[in-house]
Amino acid sequence: MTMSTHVARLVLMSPRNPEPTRTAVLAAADGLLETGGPDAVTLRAVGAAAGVSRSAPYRHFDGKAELLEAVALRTLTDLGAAIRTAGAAATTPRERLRAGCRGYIDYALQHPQHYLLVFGSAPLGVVDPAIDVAADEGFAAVVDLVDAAQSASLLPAQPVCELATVLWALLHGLAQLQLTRHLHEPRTVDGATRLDDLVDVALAAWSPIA
Amino acid sequence: MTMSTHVARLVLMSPRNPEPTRTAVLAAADGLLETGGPDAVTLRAVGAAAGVSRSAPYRHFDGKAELLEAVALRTLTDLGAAIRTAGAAATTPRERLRAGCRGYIDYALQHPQHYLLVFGSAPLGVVDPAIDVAADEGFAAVVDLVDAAQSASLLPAQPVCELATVLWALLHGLAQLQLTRHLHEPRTVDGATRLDDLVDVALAAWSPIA
DNA sequence: TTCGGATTGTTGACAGCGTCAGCATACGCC
DNA sequence: GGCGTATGCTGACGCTGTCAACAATCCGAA
Repeated sequence: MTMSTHVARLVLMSPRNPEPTRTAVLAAADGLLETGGPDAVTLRAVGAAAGVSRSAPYRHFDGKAELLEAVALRTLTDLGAAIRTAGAAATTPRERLRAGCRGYIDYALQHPQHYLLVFGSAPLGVVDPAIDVAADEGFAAVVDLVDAAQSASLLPAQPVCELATVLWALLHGLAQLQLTRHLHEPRTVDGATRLDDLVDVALAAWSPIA
Repeated sequence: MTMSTHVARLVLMSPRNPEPTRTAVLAAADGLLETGGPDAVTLRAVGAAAGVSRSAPYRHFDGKAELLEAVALRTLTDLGAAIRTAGAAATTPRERLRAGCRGYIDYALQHPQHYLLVFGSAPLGVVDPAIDVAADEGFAAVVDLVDAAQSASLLPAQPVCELATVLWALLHGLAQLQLTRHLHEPRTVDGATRLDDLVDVALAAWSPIA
């Protein structure tokens, strides 16, 4: 059985594809997280889903925490890309601001477990510098959004960095309160459509030319 | 040893104090959470800190999840009270709005682990209705804040419930991004003082009479 | 007063978890 | 051909949440 496994791995090992197990392990962790929540991400389950044993991930990651950090890094990169592509699709500055905000929230709602992995709890130890870089790039996307909106007089002329932080906090708050089920009926109505309305409420209230 | 334990328990058992172990267990979970983070909240550690055995909590809570739910309930109640007392201390409407917001953020920063327990991740199963009630009361405090501010023309005249949700999301976003260490140097400056400044930025931008 | 159920606490045990040590195999270079 | 390195596997350890079985206490009814 050991030999057959190795033969199978040999077949998968194409020359352009280095570290296929690392990729498989990461993909397995990704899938388990999204389908079963954080409790489903077990090294044993990850190994099984990736077709390897329970401790094979240790050859590619320094432990469970580092494996989850790699998942978080990819999530953060994807989130930044989601903001930019959503904003780029719009034509007018007003639509661009709205689309960027919706891109952020949509990504969070479509990847709830990944989003909560990144933003839900305090980091356990020292964070991978690459995560900081990815977070900086994501924040830069928000800064660009705010900058363009200020140029079009859609947001007040306050320091762009602070205003971007405020907007980020607002988007994060809306997304996370929704994901943790703290926004529901009598308090506010459920669903993504309603969340977009709340974004509009906030942006309209911020617009200097009310 | 068993008998001496029981004698000690008898001494502690004053007539007006029902369920002292339940209280001790809850307090132990509270302390362990705040000092050691979520990983330190072990039923064995909770039992030891409360002076009982590892499975004594099962007589008062249906399992670890329900114990943490009780901690979350108390946290949510305290948070609502913190908002109200902070707001009540202020004199002018403008100061009252600012004080309420700062009360929210200060409570979150002073009880980071408790705050993240409540708002950090999606609830595992069905939530205790008492938690919903406490969350409703906390939200009502924010609604009152917004209502009074609108009466003083400090916030635009949008539907109070939606505006309160937006403000809640903003406060939650600022607090949580700070707690999860996502706000730091080049992005924005660290510390509670800076966070209060960001609240002022947002409120000033929302103020119709800029 | 006595007795029996209900309440509350204890220990023993079990499966599942992350993690490491030790061993086996395959690859790539000399 | 031979060997170091990389990669994978199993066994084992301590820790966790949880439950079953047992003991002690309290309280209301006879």
